[in-house]
Order: sequence, then structure tokens, then C-alpha cells
Amino acid sequence: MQDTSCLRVKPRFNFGPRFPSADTATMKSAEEDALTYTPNVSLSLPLGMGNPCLATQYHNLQNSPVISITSCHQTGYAIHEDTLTSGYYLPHGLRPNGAPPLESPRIEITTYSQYPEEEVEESSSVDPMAKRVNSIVTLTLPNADGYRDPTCLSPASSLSSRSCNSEASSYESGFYNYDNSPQNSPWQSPCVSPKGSSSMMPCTQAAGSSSSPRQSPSNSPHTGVVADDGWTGAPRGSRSNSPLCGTNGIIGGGAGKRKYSLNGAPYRQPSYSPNHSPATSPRGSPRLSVPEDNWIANTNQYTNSAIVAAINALTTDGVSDLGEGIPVKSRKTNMDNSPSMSLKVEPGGDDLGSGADICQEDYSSRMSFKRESYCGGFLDVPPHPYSWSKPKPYLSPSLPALDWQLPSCSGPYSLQIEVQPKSHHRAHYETEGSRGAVKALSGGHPVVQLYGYMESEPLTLQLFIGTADDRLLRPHAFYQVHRITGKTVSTASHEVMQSNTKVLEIPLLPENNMRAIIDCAGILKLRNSDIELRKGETDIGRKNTRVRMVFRVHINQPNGRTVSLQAASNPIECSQRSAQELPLVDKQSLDSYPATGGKRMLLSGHNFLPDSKVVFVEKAQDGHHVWETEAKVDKDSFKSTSLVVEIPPYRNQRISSPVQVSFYVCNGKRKRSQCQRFTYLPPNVPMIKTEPNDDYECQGAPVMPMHSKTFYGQQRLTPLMPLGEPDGCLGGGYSSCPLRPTGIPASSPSSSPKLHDLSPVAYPKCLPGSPTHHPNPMQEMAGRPSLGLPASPEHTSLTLLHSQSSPHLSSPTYHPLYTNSSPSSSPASHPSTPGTATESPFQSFSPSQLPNRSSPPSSPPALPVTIKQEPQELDQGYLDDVNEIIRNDLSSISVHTHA
DNA sequence: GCGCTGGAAGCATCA
DNA sequence: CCTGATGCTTCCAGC
Repeated sequence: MQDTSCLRVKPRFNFGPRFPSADTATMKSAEEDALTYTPNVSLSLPLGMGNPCLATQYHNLQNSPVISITSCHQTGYAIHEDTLTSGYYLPHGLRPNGAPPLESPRIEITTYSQYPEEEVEESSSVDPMAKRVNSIVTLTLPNADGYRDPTCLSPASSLSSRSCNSEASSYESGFYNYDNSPQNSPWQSPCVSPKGSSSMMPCTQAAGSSSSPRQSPSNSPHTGVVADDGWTGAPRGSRSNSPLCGTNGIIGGGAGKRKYSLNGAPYRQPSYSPNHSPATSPRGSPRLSVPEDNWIANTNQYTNSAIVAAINALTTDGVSDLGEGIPVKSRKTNMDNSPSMSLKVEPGGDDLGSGADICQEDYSSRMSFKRESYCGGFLDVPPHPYSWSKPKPYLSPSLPALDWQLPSCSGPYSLQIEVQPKSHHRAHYETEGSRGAVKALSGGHPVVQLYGYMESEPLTLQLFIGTADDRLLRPHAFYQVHRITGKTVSTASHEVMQSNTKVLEIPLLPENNMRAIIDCAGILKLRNSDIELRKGETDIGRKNTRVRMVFRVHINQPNGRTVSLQAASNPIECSQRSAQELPLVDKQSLDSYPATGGKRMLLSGHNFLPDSKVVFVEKAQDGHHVWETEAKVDKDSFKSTSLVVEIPPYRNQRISSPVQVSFYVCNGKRKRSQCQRFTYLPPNVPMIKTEPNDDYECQGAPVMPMHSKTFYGQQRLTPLMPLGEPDGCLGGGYSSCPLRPTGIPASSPSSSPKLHDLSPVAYPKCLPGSPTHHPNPMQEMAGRPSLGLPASPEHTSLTLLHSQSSPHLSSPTYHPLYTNSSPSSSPASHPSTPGTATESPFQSFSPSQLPNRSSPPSSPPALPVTIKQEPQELDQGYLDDVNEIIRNDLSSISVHTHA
């Protein structure tokens, strides 16, 4: 175990020291670092909680076999991933089982890889030769074809633009890392079809050749180094990185704007992208960011996700491989490479270089550098304002994946966002300096509070950046939370990687009334091109600029269960341009009104224009516009931040039940606000106050009962939730949490969906007992591709894949964990978690079982169908296209639509 | 000198 | 294919 742990540690070390990381601040103080880096314990995380490791946990880990695996996670992930992937695909025929197909890609990655270890490991696992690193890469190229399925690429980013240049490959390599994350890996990438498409070949080759030149410096021999660099560079830190870029400058371009690749093809961030090519990374790039994060994440995944990953690995065939062999070689490689790393200056770099040995030793030595080294930190935790070392309440070995939908309240507990973040926050690129912490409308910062928790144990509040589209809440692929430090920051925090998502952990202290001021969280924008090329990524970044801050807390119960709560903020527009141009509705004075209309409603927001229009829209489930009308706007009372509109009469004055419609503010053809929900009430029915849902997208928003929103709202109970029903549908669980604990203030209007929002209806979808049931909504969606609205038309065919491939998709991973989880703490052991529940909802899926294109859901739930809504930013035409696709799908599938 | 911001240039993609 | 509108990234400059 220790060895493995050491291995892991190493990356971390690197991570810390080297990276100035995105957070420059992070680098600043040892203390901070300590916070930032999870102790080696992280390894334990899997076992214990998501957090900093506790010694006890650590021990546990050691004891449990699982733990060992966990420790290896990175490697394991990588390997694991491959294995899984292959397996996964096999059924589909996409990928031949063996690694071979994958190998080539791996090789490339290795070459460029930022992260030597993983790659090396992978290669090793697959092919001994691969271990050798760079040279190998070249050899494998042929297979590369299969490596990625061009089709998989996100539409948004046109591959073509990227050209064959190393970019793709490099990206992939970078992605690779991502993939490594346990959760993601196996399922992620259907998209990345193994099939070798010849098309890719060129790229591969190109990558090999072209990239090499650029990378040259670092590349070759020092792949490992490069990787290290990657780590180092990983920090992408804002400006700090830029200098590096400058170095690369030539390539990268410095000019800043866009440069052309050597090939002459327009160069997008290609080669340099940090992630992509390790070698480049240091120099290049700022771009590493994503990759780095990922890398970091990999290394850092101390959190629960780590556990999950570990579990996955276990489940997977290749698991064993993960930990072992790879590490050593990688280390060596790294070390060798390390020299190159030295350039970077980061102390951490050295660490990287060192092998497992380094782990402790280096660690110690380096630790001097940073006290809290992971390994050392583990045993010896540096004092900090907030003692992370404090035992965390989480007992559950496994925590819900980030893409799981959780309720905001459960039993006596309720997680509330007391102060919502501003609707606009310009995210910063890696190449930029931080743009500060997300602020609240009032000028302060968002505030989150946990109600109903009476214990004396502090808890950890997790924060990550989630999506704000109409689909299920999930980690946002293009944005990451960014830890802000400095004098102005009063809240301690530290970062951990969970899957490919950076998670900020913030203490929730009883002395603070379990209330946290979120002044330590900024938002980092990852380049679309980096993410879109990521293996398995199906989301598009273009115009996908809205996010939500997602808060989670895991509360251990005396009975051993863990209650996980989640609250998502109002949507936050992160694009500079969008923020300046798109109208945005923050508040509306009325959420519902009788069908007669005529009432004036005040809209508060931004970017309203004198000629702004307010359009009410009702759409059928199939996306057809059932009704659309423009409301009268009182221009006399116009303000850029407020509009007064007269609620138009509903088309049918005799409705017998509330009708959900939406409206948006339109400043022009392509400048629409996000849709706001509005409910027309039967004329004689007393008005019912409903919570506005900013998230609600009008696009494709079907006219449906509020509960449909629930689905959208992503309310979901995790198995972990005590409330959750064993069956997994958890409908009961939701219902059980219908009301907010007394004394709990009403949540802000657009606060995340409440538990009570979860209607039984939504849960039925879970299809208890159904073999095909997907614990994860995404999976569920995958199983019912037709039901989900593809992120983009291009993705239509990939809808299913999307869910599966989602980097964040963790549920599958989760299952094994859940099922296999260790004894006492494991959810499975919970009395409340009947075996059935475990099996049914969390049943682990074999690759073949996993939903995918080739395997349509065996039995679509006979549940109400909800249509996913597209981000409102998308053009109507685009949306219409999507809707059309959906309609087609629906027509081909018999689905029960709820009345 | 650094971090935080606002603004905007330059290039890519879309319509 | 051309052009204008939009979007995305990267820089710059001021506080």
C-alpha cells in the first residue's frame, strides 16, 4: 500500500510545488499549500471521506485491498481506463479488446504526455514496449487511427481547424489523463471510438511528427519530464504561465491571438496546449490548464472520487496493473525527464522526477519545501487556521459522483444558498490572471448554510462548477472552480480533484453556524478546443458559457449512512461578451398568474434595452411551439436593469390546471436571455407561489407539470442518501424531504432544486429493479437517447454516448464501489440500503450492459418523458433542428408521456 | 509587483 | 465564396 501511496503522492507533490498552478495564491504559502494539497491520505479518501485524510482512514485503506488499489489510482485509472474502455467497447465492436488498439494512442500521449506516469503506466500495462515511452509512441501510431473516432470529436470544435497536427493527438494525450479518472474512464468515451478510422491516421502521424518538433525540446527523451512539466505547468496559472507561453511563443503564439502551426494550418491551441503535449506544456502553456487540471485531478483525486475510481479499477480487469509496474517506470521516466523540468523552476518538479522512492523521501525533502507534503502531510499535518485534519464526518467510503443529482434537503438537513452569486462573472482563462472570486449581487460573496445539523463535528462543503443548461446538473466541462486566496479571502479552502473536476473544499464549522462565505471561489475557463477534443467529451463549449456553483455536503449519520446534499446556485454567465450583451433576468416579481393575464410584472436583470422584447412561449413536449406571444413592455419604465411587462393572457382562458410556460427577454435575433419559467393558473385557482427557476430553459421546454422540472432540476437522491429508497428510485426519499426544516429560511428564488421538488414522477424513471436501470441520470438518458436532447445536433447520434462518455459520468463507477464497499461504512451495508437497491440502481454494469448506441435500452421506462432543453443561448434554428431530431426519435420510440 | 478588472484586438466560426 | 455578426482567447492597461 505504501508504495502505491507513495506513487500517488509523488504526483501530488509535483502538483503542489510545481504548480504555481492556476492559483498563484496557492503557491504562496505553505499553509495554503497544505490546504491545497490533500494529504497522501487522499488515498484513503476512497475509503473514508472525500477529504483530507485521516490517519484512521489511512489505516483502513491499508487494510483493505481496495485501498491498495485506490492508492494506485492514477496508474490504475489509466490502465483501468484502458481496460475498461476496451472492454466497454468490445461489445460494440468498436474496440478490440486488447489494448493494442488503444496502445497507439497511449503511446502518443506518452510522448507528449504531460503526465509521464500515467502514460507510461498505461503503455506498460498494455504493452511492455510501450513503457519505453516516446519511441514507442511512434510505433504505435498506426493504431492511432482507431484511437479516436473522428466522429466523436465535438462538433463545435472543428477538428479540421485543428488539423492533423499534433493537436489532436496531443489533446488526446491530455485527455487521456482525464480519462484516467476513474469515473470517467471506462464509460467516458464511447465517442472515442477505438475504431481506427483512417482519417485519424494522418493526424496521428502528423501529431507524431509535427508535434515532435515543437515538443522536441522536451519531448523526446524526456517524455516523462515533459509530463512532469505538464504537471508543473499544470498550474496553468494565469499570468505566470503566460511567460511560458511566450517561450513557446513562437509556436503558441504568442501574439496572443492565434498563431499558425508550423504546418501552416491555422493553429488553434494545438500543439502547445499543455495538456496535449506534455512537452509543450511547460513552455507552452497556459493551455495546459485543462489537462493539468485533469492531471492534477488525477493525482489529486483524493476525494471520494478517488475511491470510486479505485473501485472501478478493481472492477476492471486492468486494475491490478494500475498500481504496480507503471509507477516505477514512470518514476524513472519522470526522473529522467525531471531535468527538463528543472527549467520550470518549480521545486515540485523535482519531486515529480523522483520515483516512488521519491515519494516518501522526496516527499520529505521536498516537503521541506512544502510542509504538508502529501505523504508527510498525511502523518504530519501542518497547522492551519482550519484544521483539515479534523476527522471528517463522512464515513461513507463512497460518495456520490459529481454528476449525480442530489437533493438540497434531507430529513432535518437542508443545504441552502443564502446569498446567490451574481448572474455575471467573467471567468478567467489560464492565460489570464485571476478575475477574482465570484461575488454576490449585494457586493459581498455567496453564502451557503447547512441547516439542521446539530453535531459538533465540522463538515466539508464541496464546491464545483456545474452546468446551467436544461440538462441534468453535472460538472461543467469548460469551467472549473478556481481557488482564490489572499488577504481578502476569509474562507479557508483547498482544492481536490474529483474525476476531472476541480472541487473546492470549504470547512463548514459549527461555530459558524454551519455557514460559509464563499469568497474563495473564482471560475476558470478552459479553452473549448482543449476540452472538446478530450476523449469522450461531447459537450460543446461554444456558447456554453453559463454555469452554476454547486455546493455539496456529506453528513455522516450515526447509523453509518451518509447524507449527501447538494445545492446549485443560480446560473452565472461567464462570458465577457455574453455578459455585456445578453439580457439577463435575475428576478421576476411574479412566477405565476391567472390565465387572464394583464398583470404587470417587474423583471430585474441586466442588459435590458429600450427595445427589448419579452416573449412568452409555450412548447409542447416535442418541442413544437404551441404558443408564443410578445408581452407588452412598458418602455417608459425602462431601465437597463429592469423591465416592466404586462403578462399576456394565456391562449386558453379555461385551463383547469396550471400551465407551465416560459418567457425570455430578447434584445435581438441572437440575444436572448435565458428562459424564465412562468405558470399560468386557472382563472379561479388561488395563486400559488412558485420558485422561479432561472435554469429553466424555454427551449424545448415542454408544457408540463412542475414536477417535470424536477427531472430537469436534477434532483436526485443518491444511494447514499438515507432518504433514498432502496430501490433507487428514491421517490420516497424525495417525498420524505418535502419540507424544509422549520426555521430554515426559504431558499432564494432560483436556488437549486429542493428535495421536495423531486416528485415521485421523476423517480419512477429509475425503473427500480430494471436491469437496465441507470442509477445515474445520464445513464438513464443514455438508455433513452431519444429522450435526451443532444447537446448539439451534431451530437444527436451521440446522445447516448454523451451520457456514457461524459467525463463526469461516474455512476457506473460508483456502483461497484457501492456494492463492494467496505464493511461498516459502506452504504451497501446500510440497513436502509437493501441489497436490492444496491443491485438494482447501482448494479454494476458490464461494458456490454452499459447503455450505448449499439445497445438501446432494453426497456425504456414507462415514465413520463421529459425533453431536455437546450441552452438558451443556442439559436432558435439550432434548437429547432434539435427538436426535430428529438421528435423523430420520439416518433420511433414508444414512450409514455405523462398526462 | 501582484491581483483584479474592464476593454478590446485578432482570429475563428457561423449565418 | 464573400461578408458581417458572433464568439473565443489573449493582451493590455489602469487601479
